Amino acid sequence: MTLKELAKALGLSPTTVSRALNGFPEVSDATRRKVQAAAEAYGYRPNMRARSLATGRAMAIGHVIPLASGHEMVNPVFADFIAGAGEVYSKSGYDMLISIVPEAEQARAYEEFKSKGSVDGIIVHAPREGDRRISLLKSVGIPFVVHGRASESDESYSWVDMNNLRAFQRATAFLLDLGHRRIALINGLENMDFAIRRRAGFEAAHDAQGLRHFDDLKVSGEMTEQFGHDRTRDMLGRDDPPTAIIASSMILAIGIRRAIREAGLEMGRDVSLIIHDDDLSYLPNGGDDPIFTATRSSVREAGRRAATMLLDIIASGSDAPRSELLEAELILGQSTGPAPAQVSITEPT
Amino acid sequence: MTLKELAKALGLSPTTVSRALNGFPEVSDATRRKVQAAAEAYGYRPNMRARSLATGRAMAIGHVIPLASGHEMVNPVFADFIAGAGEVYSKSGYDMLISIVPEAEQARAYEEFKSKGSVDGIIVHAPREGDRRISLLKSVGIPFVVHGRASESDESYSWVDMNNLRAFQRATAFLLDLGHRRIALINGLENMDFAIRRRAGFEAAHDAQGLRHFDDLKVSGEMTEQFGHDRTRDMLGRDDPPTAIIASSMILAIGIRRAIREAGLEMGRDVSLIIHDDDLSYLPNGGDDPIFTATRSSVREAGRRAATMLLDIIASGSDAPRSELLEAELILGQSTGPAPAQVSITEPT
DNA sequence: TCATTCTTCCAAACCGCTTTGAATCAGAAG
DNA sequence: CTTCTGATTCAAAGCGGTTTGGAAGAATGA
Repeated sequence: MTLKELAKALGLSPTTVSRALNGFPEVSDATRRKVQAAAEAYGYRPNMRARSLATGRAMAIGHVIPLASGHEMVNPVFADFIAGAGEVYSKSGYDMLISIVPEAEQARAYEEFKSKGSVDGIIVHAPREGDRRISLLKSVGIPFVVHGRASESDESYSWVDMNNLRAFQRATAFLLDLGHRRIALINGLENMDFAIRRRAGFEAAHDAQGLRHFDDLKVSGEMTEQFGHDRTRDMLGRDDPPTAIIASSMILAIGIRRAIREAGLEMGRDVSLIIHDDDLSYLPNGGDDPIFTATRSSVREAGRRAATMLLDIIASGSDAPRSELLEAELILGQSTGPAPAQVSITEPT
Repeated sequence: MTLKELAKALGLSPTTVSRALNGFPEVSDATRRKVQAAAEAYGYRPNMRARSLATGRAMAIGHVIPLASGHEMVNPVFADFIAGAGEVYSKSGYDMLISIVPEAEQARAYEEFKSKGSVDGIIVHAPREGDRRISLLKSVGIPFVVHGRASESDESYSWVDMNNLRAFQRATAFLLDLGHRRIALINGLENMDFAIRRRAGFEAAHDAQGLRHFDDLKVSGEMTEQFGHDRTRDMLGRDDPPTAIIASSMILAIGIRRAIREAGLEMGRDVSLIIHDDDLSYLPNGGDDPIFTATRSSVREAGRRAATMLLDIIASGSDAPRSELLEAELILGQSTGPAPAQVSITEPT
């Protein structure tokens, strides 16, 4: 059923029917009701492609999720982020277009989005340090919001980010306050912006108290269970092991916990652990009483915020950059405790 | 840059330019080359909305991801499935449209996809027992492929599925052969089709050897780490605990392993564990030498297959149902071993 | 040489909707 | 009884492509 057919069935012109359905004022209430009733009865729904060809608006948002070259890892937080964004889109009648694009083809992907006219705006995922995509998108001239930030030039584009630096600073300070002096950081890949900021927070907390942080206790890599396990095992096996660990994700934490157990130690007593919890729906941190002490910030909420911001930007037409910085909560769980009493192995009295 | 502008710049008609670019034969090689060069130079790309309005093909596939009511869980395997499907789409110039739709609004979502004309086909995720979506989609008359199956009437629609029954049958038989007689099944929600088939396989393996299976060792629920842990803890705490466990996912397995350790037992010696491994990119099963013995089937590959099948169906125009059943490999890991010698507690000799 | 057949290109219609500019009609004002 | 105004409605021109039905020119055959 097309508009034209509906119009004919009603004995009206397409113009009037279109206006009646789209809420324009120059239609009498009587005919509007008649048209709406008929549309309902016939199950008429406007063809989006025709409509957006006519209006110039695609009514769709593109998400380009990068597939890192080499390791073909799909970041598991996308699922929840997208769920959050999707909620917002469907409320506003927008569609969500996703393309998973290898690192090398990103530039082409954005230009295609623009020139093919298939989206009104773009969400940029997983920015790196000095990400070239941002200047690319600005030159392409399509509205976009970055989930996260590229490390420099924060002022000139729109973003939604979690305050990674502050979260890790607080977590680190909390451990320092508990007396820990050798704290390990198990981080994501440090070409990712979020990982850089987290490390900076980790270091800043030490600096603020005039305490040392140790390069050999800072590791970064793909955030898998295995990686968390292996690095923890290595570090706990040393002469001078850490008494606490800060980790960038829940999945890492699971491997870390395993390594702690395998070393015959108890988490929260022998080794403290704070993680960042993205509040993923399929990896809950134990519900009411959290297993891990964590800095928590819902990535699904971030998705909602980013989507809302992008739709606002598109609706307003203004390209004044906006930004939103979400603060993480520090959630107390069972994985942290005071630093164990210092046992000097080498010089017993 | 539009087709018309390009045509004018070349001194040709839009017709000829369109034909030159789309490979129609009624254009001389000389002009075709000229047109292609100019298109390249101007960076011309056809507007997809206009094109698909004219051709009637949307060049997009819709994925409707159900959001179960109540528990707002986003199934983590979607990320990998979609990555696989996305590969295929982008190779064929298709876009991927995703909408995350609450259970209750599924019907409306499909009808909208159809009537709005925004997709040429649909992938159906996470079918339930007797899923109504299938008959709905058939009546709507839009090509679709189901990832999985609805439990009955297998013949009349297209699907790609993993052989859940066979995989769990083999895994169970393997444990029975190792001498295990009390085997637990920690399954996904048993209103999901895949969970039903897995349970059937579990039971069939017992039946085939004339052995009993125990209802109190079969549990099902949301597949979280916590659920795996809690149910395992409960079962190991009983008078007559299982000596082996079969679990439906990697995430469950992580919780199960934790509970085994907490019970002071060793996985692979005191308690054997076989899991199903979807081969998720962010949850690898230990690489070269697998941690868990597992039935493995890549969900990303399933995504590729489903997408390929759907594009084929669309291209062929035939609505003859097709299907593809993927077999899981049985991967030997460190989590299984012979059943521990039967220690009779009550009647020592 | 002239009719015939390809080749190659083009004008115009169309896809389904929105939107501009104008037409129609009823009631108010003069 | 005109004229004007405001409220409704409509015809037609896009939006940017594809596709049908010729038309012009070149090549072929008699």
